[in-house]
Amino acid sequence: MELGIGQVAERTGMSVHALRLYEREGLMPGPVRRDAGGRRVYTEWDVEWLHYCTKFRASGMPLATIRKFADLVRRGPETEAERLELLREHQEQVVARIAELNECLEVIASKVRVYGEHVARGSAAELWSHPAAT
Amino acid sequence: MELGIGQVAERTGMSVHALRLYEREGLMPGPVRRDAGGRRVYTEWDVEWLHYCTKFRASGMPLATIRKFADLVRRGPETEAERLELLREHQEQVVARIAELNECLEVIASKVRVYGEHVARGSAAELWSHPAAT
DNA sequence: CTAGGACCTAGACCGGGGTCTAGGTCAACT
DNA sequence: AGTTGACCTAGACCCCGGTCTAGGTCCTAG
Repeated sequence: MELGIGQVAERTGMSVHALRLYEREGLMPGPVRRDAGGRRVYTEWDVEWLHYCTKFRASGMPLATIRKFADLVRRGPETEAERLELLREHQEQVVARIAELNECLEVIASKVRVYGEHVARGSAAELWSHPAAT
Repeated sequence: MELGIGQVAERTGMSVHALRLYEREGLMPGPVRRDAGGRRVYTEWDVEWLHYCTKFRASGMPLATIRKFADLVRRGPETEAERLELLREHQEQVVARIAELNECLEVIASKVRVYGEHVARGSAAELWSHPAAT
């Protein structure tokens, strides 16, 4: 199954611009094939790769890291241990990020609780008013 | 307790540049007080505010939203319901973001698992090699 | 023949969130 | 008096990750 860039854009949710960018920036393991007219021809495999890329991006992996990963894939099977390494590292970062968000969430939730009670009770005390206003 | 900008930077983990930026951009509810020489004088209250700001930022709230919140605080106690609204919205977004990260994490974890087993077994099949390489 | 649509490249532009520089003021030590 | 160090403003700069434009090619349908 071969797809044009527009179809890939639809399937992956990326823009055609972004797809071209990814290729230019070396984020595809190997340059995308072209037809006689110079147009990109994507395979299922490419689409799968892009699918993973979007997950990587959505989880905060910078393009530079995706590029590294793509380089490893390009360099063949002997780099598999390194790829594993890279993925593990990212995995840890995501876990850490989730933990961070959960901490923030507690802080936010506590403010929400306080504001909630307060507003429900029809504002007796002013909470978090600027001191200059009092 | 009154603090200079440098001390606030230390206590909040922000840079002095960032602190000035936040003020310029209207992220403080009201301009920071100044001493005779025009230097910023922060109160405990300001520091607490900044503490919340860093949590908001760390959880992905854009500066524009912090500005909105600051505006509400500036406008006094009658905006408390709106503030609650804003916080609740952000809270939801954080929850959603965590969910998204968890989804990504599953995908990543599955790749890690596959690579892990694979590498452990000493690469029999090549997984995720670029088709052009075979 | 012409128009439309999908594609191409190179490169400009954008928004977010800072960070840093230049040039200056002020207060305190030595 | 001189130097240091913390601070001030205005504005330039930077990185990231795209997005958009200009100008061109190619194919297909009317």
